[in-house]
Amino acid sequence: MTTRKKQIVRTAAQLFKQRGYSAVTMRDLAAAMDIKAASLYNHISGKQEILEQLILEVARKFTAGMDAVKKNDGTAFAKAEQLIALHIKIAVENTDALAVLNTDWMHLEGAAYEEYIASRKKYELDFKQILKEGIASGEFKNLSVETILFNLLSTLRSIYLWIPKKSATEVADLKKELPNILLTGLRA
Amino acid sequence: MTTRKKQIVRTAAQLFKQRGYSAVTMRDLAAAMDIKAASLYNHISGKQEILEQLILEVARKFTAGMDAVKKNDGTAFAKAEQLIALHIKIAVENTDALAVLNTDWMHLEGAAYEEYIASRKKYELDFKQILKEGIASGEFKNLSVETILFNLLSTLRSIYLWIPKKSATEVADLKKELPNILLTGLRA
DNA sequence: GTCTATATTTGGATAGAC
DNA sequence: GTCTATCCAAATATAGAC
Repeated sequence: MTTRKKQIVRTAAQLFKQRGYSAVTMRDLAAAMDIKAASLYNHISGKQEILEQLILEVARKFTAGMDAVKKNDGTAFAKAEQLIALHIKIAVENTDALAVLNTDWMHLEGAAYEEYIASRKKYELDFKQILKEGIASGEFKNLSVETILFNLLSTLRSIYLWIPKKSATEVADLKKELPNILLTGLRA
Repeated sequence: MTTRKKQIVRTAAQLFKQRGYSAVTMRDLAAAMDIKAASLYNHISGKQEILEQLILEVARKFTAGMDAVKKNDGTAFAKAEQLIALHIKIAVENTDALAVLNTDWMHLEGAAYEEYIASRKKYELDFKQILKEGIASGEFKNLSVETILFNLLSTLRSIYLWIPKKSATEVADLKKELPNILLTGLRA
């Protein structure tokens, strides 16, 4: 990816985050970069390509992160802690793209849509497997895996909303406190 | 509001929930109701009015619910439980409209936008006040109020995503388990 | 209350000059 | 790599007949 294309994708992420994919026009995007809309097409094939770049790159980071956690031979509890850290790390480093993934994934088309749906499904299955291991080993309370996952992912998926409003110290606080807040009630 | 107008708003809520306000056209909405787009304008002034109806009605339910909870003279813990119940109740009874509030509030214009922003700000302030009371009374651990509220609202704001996939029994489980899951780690 | 017809604007995208 | 000019499709909304 050329540096100019990266600039376009990064600028688009900011706009998509604020107003959503459908409400941002190619003219808006061009204006934000101080060029004309037609010039964008020298670097990208269209609006849809920008969405794919943004969402699939982040989705693949989640997949890679989950694979790394699974390879660990630590306890289920340690794996859960690592997944919380993974979500915070991605939210800090890719705030805008993560916002787009969370709110505009349904506007992906064709193969990109299929890839996103499959990767999300696999991620949730892997996460549930870790929770089941923790219940089987007696680390976690025997609660409904569905309900636990709902609660964990609800918070983890919202981190990107919280990050940009906060200072570096507050983000450091979150890194320290969030595992306790999310996992304490879960511990057997 | 006439019954026909209610039908339009309810149908719009379903479509807006699936694809977002900006991606749904008046033609889409008309087609979903088996009429022509022009016919919609006999009942509503435009697309924006539909969005206002949907979002402000739900926002006012949250405001009314919070006011009722504040008038109670129970413990802070009991108030927190009541707010969790309020979120579940609204999510069950207004799933689609709540989805629209959560994802498309930024497309409100003028006075409707101002009303929404003000009501959300007041709601969060009231919620924080209750958490502070609970810390002061020794009911809650002395954690950062911001972080606690982030965690609680992250989960509460996601309930609408979970509800439509679940059976009545699973929703009943959620009503029973969620206060424990969210408040156990918080208790002093 | 719904229709057809249409005005008007806007959006994604391309052609070709510089 | 960016521009001007432009095409074409789609979108909101109105007018007026039935």
